[in-house]
Amino acid sequence: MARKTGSHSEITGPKIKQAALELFARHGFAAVTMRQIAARVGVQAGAIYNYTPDKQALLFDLLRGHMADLLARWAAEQVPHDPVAALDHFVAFHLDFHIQRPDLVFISYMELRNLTEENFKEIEEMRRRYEKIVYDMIRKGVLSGDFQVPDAKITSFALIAMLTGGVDWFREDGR
Amino acid sequence: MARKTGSHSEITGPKIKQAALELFARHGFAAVTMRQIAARVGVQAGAIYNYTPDKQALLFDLLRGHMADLLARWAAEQVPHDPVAALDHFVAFHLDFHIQRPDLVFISYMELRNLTEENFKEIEEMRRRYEKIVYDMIRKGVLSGDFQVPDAKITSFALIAMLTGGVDWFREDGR
DNA sequence: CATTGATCTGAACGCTGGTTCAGTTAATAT
DNA sequence: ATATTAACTGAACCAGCGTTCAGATCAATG
Repeated sequence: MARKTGSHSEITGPKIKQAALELFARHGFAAVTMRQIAARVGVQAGAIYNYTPDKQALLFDLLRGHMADLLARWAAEQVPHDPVAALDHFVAFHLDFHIQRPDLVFISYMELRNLTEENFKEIEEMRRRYEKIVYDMIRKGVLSGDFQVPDAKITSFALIAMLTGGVDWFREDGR
Repeated sequence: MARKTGSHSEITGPKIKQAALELFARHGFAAVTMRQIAARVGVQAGAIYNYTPDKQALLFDLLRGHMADLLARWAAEQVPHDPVAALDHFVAFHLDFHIQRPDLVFISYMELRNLTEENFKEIEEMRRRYEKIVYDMIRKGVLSGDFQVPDAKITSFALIAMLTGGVDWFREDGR
């Protein structure tokens, strides 16, 4: 063994992910070249392949990491037992989480179609897990009589769509 | 002259536009190949260049046509004089127009960044014209005392964003 | 029937993309 | 000092891209 494990590796690796994220968000996955990513990191294109098997994995890791982070952070939350307070808590959590990661939210919406079929399935499965959280919360509230909605499943989709969509037209001015 | 002007031309031309629209919407501009478009029309790639100078123009024409159609149709509308009724009329018009063209709305939002700089400017100029319509309507309502909003410009942006965003999570089910 | 010209084919062109890899560099260990 | 090896370079490979164009096709004309 020579060179302390990860003297550069632990710098270049994250830098590549960050560069890919920014470029994918700005120009779109298909329009970004490996050489552009490399140039932004200050390295040659070949060096990227020390950190990722291919371009597809670069995108997939970003999206999967984003979803995994989302699920893990919610799992770590202290959720109130009261259905109304619980949903309130969720809304605050969801907005806070998404507003802090505009680029990841953006490519998670825009670049889904550039995923391999099996990679897409995996991301979708994670999104379904997240939607199920909301669905369970709403259903619990319906059973307890706190909520009155015609269809808990559709209501949960609509809620997430509204919240996530809202992040878009939220800037540092009027609203 | 031989062959009645536009025996195939007036068939193939629109077919190419339609194929490009569908493929751009599904896979994204950068990920779509001229050969894919040609195959969908049932023609070789070279034939496309009888109808468009290049791939960029294919995208640009779709977006410009969409905006031109939007502006022209609004210009042809009979708008009430009362500010409240006028805004009502606009909302109905806007929703109706956009719901009938999901693919065009989609690529008009997603593929703006794949336009040439000068092409982008032209589309943006048209969008500004559309936003000005709303702005003028709101300002008129403010002057007449029918509306009370802090900033007519921001309010108009927010209105359009809400309406257009709403088209996304509107499907043939619950809402 | 021969001509014309709009329409399309099929093959090619240059170029750029993702990816690979032999070889260089340099930080550590012995 | 020397050996070791993680990290990177630089050049190449090849498939596929957008685009071009000489020639084939064929419906209408004269």
